[in-house]
Amino acid sequence: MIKLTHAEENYLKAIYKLSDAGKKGVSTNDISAEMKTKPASVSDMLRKLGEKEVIEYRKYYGVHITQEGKILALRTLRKQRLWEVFLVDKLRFSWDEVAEVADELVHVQSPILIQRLDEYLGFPKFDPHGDPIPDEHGDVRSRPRLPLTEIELNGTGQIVAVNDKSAAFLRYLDKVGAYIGARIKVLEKVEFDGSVEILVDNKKTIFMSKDVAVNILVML
Amino acid sequence: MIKLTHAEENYLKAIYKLSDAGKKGVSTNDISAEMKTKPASVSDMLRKLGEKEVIEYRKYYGVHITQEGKILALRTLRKQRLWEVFLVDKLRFSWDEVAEVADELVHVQSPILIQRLDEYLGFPKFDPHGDPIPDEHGDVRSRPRLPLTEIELNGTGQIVAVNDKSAAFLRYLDKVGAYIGARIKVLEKVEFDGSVEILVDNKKTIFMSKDVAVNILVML
DNA sequence: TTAACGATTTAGTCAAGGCTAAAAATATAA
DNA sequence: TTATATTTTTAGCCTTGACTAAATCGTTAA
Repeated sequence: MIKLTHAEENYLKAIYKLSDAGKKGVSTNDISAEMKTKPASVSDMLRKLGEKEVIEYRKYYGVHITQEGKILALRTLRKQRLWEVFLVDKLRFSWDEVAEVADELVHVQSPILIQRLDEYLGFPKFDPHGDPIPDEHGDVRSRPRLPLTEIELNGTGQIVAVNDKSAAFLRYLDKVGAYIGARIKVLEKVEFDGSVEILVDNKKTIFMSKDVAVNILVML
Repeated sequence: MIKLTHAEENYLKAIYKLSDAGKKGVSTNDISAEMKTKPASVSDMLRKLGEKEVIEYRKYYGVHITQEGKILALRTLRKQRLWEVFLVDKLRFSWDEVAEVADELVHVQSPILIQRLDEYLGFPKFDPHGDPIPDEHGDVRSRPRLPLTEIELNGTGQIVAVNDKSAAFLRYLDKVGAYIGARIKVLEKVEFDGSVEILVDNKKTIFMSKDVAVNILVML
């Protein structure tokens, strides 16, 4: 059984999140930025994770996560996202407040705790940011989703997730009235700067820059 | 503002719990036993806690907790006991399962989390073992209570807490049917070995050794 | 094809928190 | 009072996970 320290668990989660496309390895610098540590510290950690065989590490060429590593990363994400649901649904946290606290809660070691929490929350499938919660086997039921910028003019859909989970971004969305589950229609697309105007729930129009729109994910 | 590491927080909690009577200082060996670390490690930690002025440390003479330290220790106990209530009341943990998990949860740093948790749990005053939960100011509303061995023959009362929180002891109590809140009457006291026979809720009699009885606390 | 730049790794340091072994202080018994 | 036993502390070492500075690798531009 592979045991990870808290720091290793954090790094592995970051690597998993960064290995989206999956082709090229994840770079040391990217991990450094994501983890807010120095590249030198990352190199050291990659060596350790490589020894534990949760990643494949070729010096100077970035890393790939292994099957074993993926299972562990998904387990971590499951814990984290369940705690986020708990904080929002039960303790009335707003979705921009949950990240730090969930980052700490995720390290509590107790399989039974997570199982009971899942049950207590009613087996949620998505967290407050719309990200899917892996089940106990690591299976993820993901929804097809597109950045808002990709929706065609007059196209409709439903906001299902966000890319950027920073408190600043989420508070901005709260302020303008965009939220997970909102039904939207694209009223205008400005070719020049990529900004869009959308109608939310058939009653409110929001104008947003491209920078905002690419971070909003929509299901058709 | 005094900041404590996780280890320091654990030690301070242990010292607080051990400084019951308060007269003599708490010994290095006692702390070592409670924390399951070596005395040498304790000495080192006491030096650190002394520097942070949460304890008064005179080499070779044990330690006393300071006013500042007491506040921090009570804050820790508040967190720990609230989490224990959560685990038992909401996640259906049994009272012998909560200790380890709560020990980890207690280190999550978020005042708002604890405040919300308290509210969510309905501002409980006692944890699943009957220990009082300090309020946000560190005030403890304690109940007068006596070991079951001190109750006179034919005396009655109510079980309100336990001294021993080991899983083995708590499971034993579950098995024989003793629980927090049970109304009891002392039917017999054996002078020879200190064992007692009690009537629980006017329907079940339990015979228990002195070792068990001293760990059961009763309110008259 | 080589020079230079950026990315990455290595080497050495630090703090936290544990350990063992040995020294020192206190407590106890002769 | 002195010798022994117990408790506590010191000294030195280990691991984890961070850091800085310096060296090295890979890539790109001349």
